[in-house]
Amino acid sequence: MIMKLKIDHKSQIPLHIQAEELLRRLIESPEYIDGKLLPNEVELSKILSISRTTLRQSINKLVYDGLLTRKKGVGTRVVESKSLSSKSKNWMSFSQEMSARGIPIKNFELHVSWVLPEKRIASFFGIKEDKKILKLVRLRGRPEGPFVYFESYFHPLVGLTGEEDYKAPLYEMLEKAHGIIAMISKEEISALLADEFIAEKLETPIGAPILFRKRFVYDINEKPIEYNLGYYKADSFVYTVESRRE
Amino acid sequence: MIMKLKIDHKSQIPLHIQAEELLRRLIESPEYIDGKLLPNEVELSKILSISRTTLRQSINKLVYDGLLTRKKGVGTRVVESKSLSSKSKNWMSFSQEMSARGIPIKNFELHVSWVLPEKRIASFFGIKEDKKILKLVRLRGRPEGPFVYFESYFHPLVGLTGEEDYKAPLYEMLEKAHGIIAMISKEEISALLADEFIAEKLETPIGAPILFRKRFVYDINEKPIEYNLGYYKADSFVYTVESRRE
DNA sequence: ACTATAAATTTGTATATACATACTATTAAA
DNA sequence: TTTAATAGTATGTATATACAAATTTATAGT
Repeated sequence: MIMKLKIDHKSQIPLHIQAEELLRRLIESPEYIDGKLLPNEVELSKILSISRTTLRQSINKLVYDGLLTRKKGVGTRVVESKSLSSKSKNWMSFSQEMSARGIPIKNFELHVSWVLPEKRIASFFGIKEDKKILKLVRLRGRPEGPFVYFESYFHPLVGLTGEEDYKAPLYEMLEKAHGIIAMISKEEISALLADEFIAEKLETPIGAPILFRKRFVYDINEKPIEYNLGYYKADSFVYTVESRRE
Repeated sequence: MIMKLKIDHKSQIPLHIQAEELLRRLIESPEYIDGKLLPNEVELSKILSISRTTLRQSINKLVYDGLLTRKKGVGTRVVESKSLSSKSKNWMSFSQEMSARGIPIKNFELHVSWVLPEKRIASFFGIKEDKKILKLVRLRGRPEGPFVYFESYFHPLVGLTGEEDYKAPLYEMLEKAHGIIAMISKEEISALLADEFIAEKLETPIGAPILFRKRFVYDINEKPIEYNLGYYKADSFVYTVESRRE
C-alpha cells in the first residue's frame, strides 16, 4: 500500500520535513482522498524508519494545516474535501481585478525612484537600511478621478531597473521580464482617515474614510518580493472575501 | 519578571495546555507587547517545572497562531502587532477568533428581537418583507471597552426562537441547537466614518474611522442563513487575508 | 440475545537525553 | 583596524521510553 516510502537519513533535509512531504503526497493520492485512516503511528514510524516522536512532528503540521484529523483511540484520517477552500482562491493584480469587473483604468501618476527603505520595510525584506530599493508610486482610478493611491517597494533581488513598463499588469511584467512569480499575498485591511497628503492625491476631503490595505507579496519560495501600501477611497471600493469551512 | 507562573502538575488539564495559556497571558502583558525576547526554552522550562519538550509543544502552537516567532541561535520573541486581526483562512466566529488568541470577550449589549426585514435583507433570504425575522444585536469587546458592534439577521428556517444561549459561540450554538452548519462566508469590507449612533455605541468620536464588514453566511447547501453587519473600531482591529495562487 | 467486563488498539501526554545548526560575542591574528 | 577563528547561546532535530485516556473489539456471564 505504502511500500516504497523511504526516507533518506543521510539527507540534509530534516526527517520530519521529509516525512511531512511524503505524507502530503500520500494523502493527495486517490486512495486517500475520502477520509481513510492512515496506518497507526507506531506502524507508520516503522515503515518510514523514524521515531514516533519525529513522525508526530510531521503529522502535527498536517493537522495544523487542516489536512488530517486525529482521534484518540481511533486513528488519523485524511480530511475530506481538502484544499477547495480559501487557499485555492486566486488573487489578482489591481489591473486584473478591475478589468475583470469591466472598469477601465486610468493612471493619474506613475513614478519610480530609488529610496532608502524604512526600518519595517528593510526588516520585511531582510536587507540593510542603507541599501537603496525601488519605490513605485501609482495613482489610479477611473476616468472621472483617482480612487486609489499605491506605494510599492521591491526587493533588490527582483532585479528591477526602473526602466520596465509599469503600465502593464505588474505581476505579469515581473514574471515575463524577470522570471519572478508572485505566489503568496498576505494582506492587512484597516480603515483610517484621509490626511492632507492622501486627501490631495485622491481628490477627497481631509478626514474622509479610507480603506487601507497593506499587502505583503512573496514568491514561490516564500521569499518577500513586494511591500505594498494601498489607500482606497472608501466610497468607491469594497474589498470582498469568500471563504469556506473545511 | 515572570515569577509566579506556576503550573499545576496534579490538574486534569494537560501541562502543555496550561503552559500555552500562561504564555498567552504573558505575552499580552505590557512588558511583552513589543517584540521582546522570551526567556530561553531551557530556562523557561525550569521556571514552569515542565520539560523542554513539553514547553516546545506550547510554543509551537503559539508560533503557528502567529503570536511568537523563533530564530535559531537567537531566541523566541513576541510578534509585534498590537491590534487584533481576523484571518480569513479557516474562518471562525468572533468568539472563536478571540479565544484562539487568548483574549477575553465581554458582552456589553446583547439584544434579540423580531423585526420586519429591510428589502435587501428579505431579498437576500428570498422571503417576503412582511414576515418577521430574528434580529440579534451584540456589542462586544475587551474588558476596557467595546470595539465592535454587530447586527445579525437570521433566516426563518434556521428555527431560532430567541431563547437560545447567545453568549455561546454563535455557529456552535446553531449547530448544536438546530443542526445548522455554517459553511460559506462571503464578506465585503469597507471603511466609513462613525455616525452618531455607532460613535455612541463604540464609545468613540463621531467621524472616527470604522472598518465595516458585511458578512453573508450560507449553510452547507449554500442556502443563506445569516446576514451580518459588523462595525469595528479601526484602531483596534485589522482584517488579514492570506491567499495563494494555484 | 443481550449486557457488562476485559483486552487490545491508537492517539495523547510527558520526560530525559544527545547532538546539530544558526547566530552572537569574544578573542586572536594579520 | 580589520579580519578570522573560537567559544558561547538558543533553537532545531531526533530518539527511546513510559504511561494515560478514548475508542473499538473480543470475551464471559446472565
